[in-house]
Amino acid sequence: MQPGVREDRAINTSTVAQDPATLSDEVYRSLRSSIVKGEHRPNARLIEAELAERLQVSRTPIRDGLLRLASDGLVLSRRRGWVVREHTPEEISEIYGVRLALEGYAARLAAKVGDDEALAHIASVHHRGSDDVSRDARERLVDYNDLFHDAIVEAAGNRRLADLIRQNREYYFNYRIAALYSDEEASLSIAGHDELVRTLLARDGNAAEQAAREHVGEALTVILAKVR
Amino acid sequence: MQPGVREDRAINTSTVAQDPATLSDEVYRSLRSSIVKGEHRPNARLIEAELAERLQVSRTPIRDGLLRLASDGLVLSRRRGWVVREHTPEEISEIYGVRLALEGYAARLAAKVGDDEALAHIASVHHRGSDDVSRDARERLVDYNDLFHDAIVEAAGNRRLADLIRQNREYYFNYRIAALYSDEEASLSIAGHDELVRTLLARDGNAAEQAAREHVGEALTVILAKVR
DNA sequence: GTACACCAGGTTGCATGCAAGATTAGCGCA
DNA sequence: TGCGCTAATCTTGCATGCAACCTGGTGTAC
Repeated sequence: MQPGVREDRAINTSTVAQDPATLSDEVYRSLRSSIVKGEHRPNARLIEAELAERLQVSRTPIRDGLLRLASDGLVLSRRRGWVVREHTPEEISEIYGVRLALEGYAARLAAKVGDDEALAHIASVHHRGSDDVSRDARERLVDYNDLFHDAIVEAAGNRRLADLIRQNREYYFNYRIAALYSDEEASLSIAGHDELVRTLLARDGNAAEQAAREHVGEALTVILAKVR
Repeated sequence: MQPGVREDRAINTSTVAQDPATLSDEVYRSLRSSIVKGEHRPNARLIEAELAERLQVSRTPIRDGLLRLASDGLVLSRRRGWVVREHTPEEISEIYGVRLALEGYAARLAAKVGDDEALAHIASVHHRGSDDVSRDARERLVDYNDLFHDAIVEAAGNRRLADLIRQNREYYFNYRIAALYSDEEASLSIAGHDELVRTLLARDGNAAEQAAREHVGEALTVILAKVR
């Protein structure tokens, strides 16, 4: 392939390209998605040349993407060779600790400063989503969960907080993990959302933070049980 | 310069190199330090070729370093050209919101699960540091502040939380900002640490989280007043 | 049979070349 | 004099080549 010549590539470019999306950008999203969906399993080696071949780009954008993934903590650059990061139960607990702090605070903010419209949107997402999920595939659960937490974070109105939460979300609730949820556990999780929505609509910041923290704590318990 | 041949470079390699530190790594630290210390001012353009010339490396490790800095949020890749990120008062408030959530939670954890030794270490850092600072240069304030908050985060025992807090610290309290502090404001900040240490030693998690949040809130007030 | 050294293959770190696109400056025209 | 258009320059995005280093395997000595 000639430098500078844009051609069709084996990368899914369906994601909304904000700027003139670079190849590095697309590789980053593509790899992240592969990892989160479990196509690259933890501890799997990632060979730059192999990925370059598969995605039909040179090693440069692959390297850029891997560097960003390493910043996110999704891959690891061992002495020589990229590896999909495996998380020990301790690390999972730590990740959930961070999530607890961030999402708890986001819930508090949403209750305090979210406008009525934003709060109504949260409730609406919750009701639509929780119906869907209870009778549908596990994959939907992730999408609903993302939408729900996005709505809260949106209402909180702190963009940086939103970025951090979103960046971290892939760790603690992705497709790979969702597949492990039983129906009862999914229902329990949704029940936690119920309580959270209630406190938000009541605009009780303390209670909302508390509810969010408990919700996260319960999720951690479920996941730790699966991991062992 | 020949590929693969290691020579002396214009990069400060005094930092403890953990692994066989790569050039990219060194460039990253060097650039970050320059930005945080104000040698590259906000909105300044960063030219890859120029940096490569100055640090006596090729553009590749420069690009790697810039990518990592972009992940951290310290630089920005506009359409064509890297720029040191400038933060609006709104963004500063947002950053402090995140800090509030993270450091508050770290304080709560430290009070709850920190072992006696770790808590004693916090108190010791505080007493030594706060003496030093009150009669010494502003630059020391940053170093003391870092040590103090590191000690708390250490006691909290969550490595990921620690990484996030450290990664974000450069935004909200770096050398550039510290230079703006008056003596009174520095003292006020230290007074906030006093209260925090008290609650930690009392092992009162709620109070510690509360104290940390108030401390962060006060810092935000000071800084917003400076920025305007 | 075990341990050590050496050799070959694989994979990355870094340097560099090229072209596209952005930026800037200069020029002509209103 | 001000504004828009065009050409030249600047800067990056990407591809690619090379050498070092890591890894794994084989052979030899004890």
